[in-house]
Amino acid sequence: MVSQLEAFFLFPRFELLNQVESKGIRLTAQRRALIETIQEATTHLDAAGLLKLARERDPGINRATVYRTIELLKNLGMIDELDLMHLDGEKHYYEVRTEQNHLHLACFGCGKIIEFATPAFESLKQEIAAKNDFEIQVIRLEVGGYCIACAAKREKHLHEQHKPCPRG
Amino acid sequence: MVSQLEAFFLFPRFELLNQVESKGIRLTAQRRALIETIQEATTHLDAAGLLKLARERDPGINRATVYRTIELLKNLGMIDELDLMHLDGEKHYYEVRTEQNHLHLACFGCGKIIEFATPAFESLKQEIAAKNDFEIQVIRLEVGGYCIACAAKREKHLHEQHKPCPRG
DNA sequence: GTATTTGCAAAAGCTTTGCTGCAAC
DNA sequence: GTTGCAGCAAAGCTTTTGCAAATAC
Repeated sequence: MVSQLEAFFLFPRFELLNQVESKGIRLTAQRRALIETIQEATTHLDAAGLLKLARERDPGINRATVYRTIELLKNLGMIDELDLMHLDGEKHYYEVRTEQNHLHLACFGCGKIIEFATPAFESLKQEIAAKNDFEIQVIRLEVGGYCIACAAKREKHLHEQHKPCPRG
Repeated sequence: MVSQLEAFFLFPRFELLNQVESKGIRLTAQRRALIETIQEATTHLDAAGLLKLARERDPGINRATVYRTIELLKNLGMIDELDLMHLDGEKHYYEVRTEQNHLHLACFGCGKIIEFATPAFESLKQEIAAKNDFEIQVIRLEVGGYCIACAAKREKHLHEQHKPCPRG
């Protein structure tokens, strides 16, 4: 089990509402509330977490509406779906798409999520598209392992047993 | 829905049985059969597919044993778990770990899976580890989009509707 | 009036688990 | 005789779906 699943959104995120409505898509009040919730979230939300938060704005929101709105935003390419290395089960997490591609590091020890971007990732993306004649819609790079603090702890307790990689 | 989910394993894979047993882990006949099935698979298998194939070797194998063996190999870092962009549902696919890291491109059109490796991926991995003080156990890069054939088809039918990204 | 959205509850899919009995060493 | 593995079935979780009622244009 994971003690924390914190995250800091380091990269400028697109503005969902403007983007959606500029496409001529009309939104209901509930969907707008959901979108605002995603936009203003400070951690990576899964569907249940999004529902809970969105209900603070509109208590009538239903789980099905959450999933249908996520589907909409995903299809528009405005949010990205993450697994975060299944650190805490099979759920999916969502984040607003950022202009710069970034990747996620998930610590198997403390559950911390680290976001990281580098020009090397951007150029790798270009290379992938070019060398495979592939039109990239979504790219997801996730890393699992141990942050420096947890790596140190593991080093100390190395005599106990080896369980190197809780979840693949 | 996806018409094909083919794959070619382009990269040399580690030998599971040797590796496991050289760690002093004793294997039952069923687990050995499962491991051999994974080793010799020619496509990315999910748990159900692995079960079906393994039963050709030993019809008595049970689903629970499949999941428990997968768990074992995952924890040993000898197989990697893939989502293949959820092209065909939420199941997981497994592949023997390769010496060289490679990534997977999943075509939303035809379901084809393309494997690709490049030195740029290796050096990105080094950079990620170094810049974040992170001990990497697993790295997974998945790309979703359209292969050149499907991209061309989409171009032609572009007037119909836009559904750019079926699954995130 | 037609089309879309919602709520509800049930179903679906994949994965995990408890427990009993069995097998290995 | 311990220790661990297998089989079975049930439960667990997230996500999807069918359909009737409600809402929007």
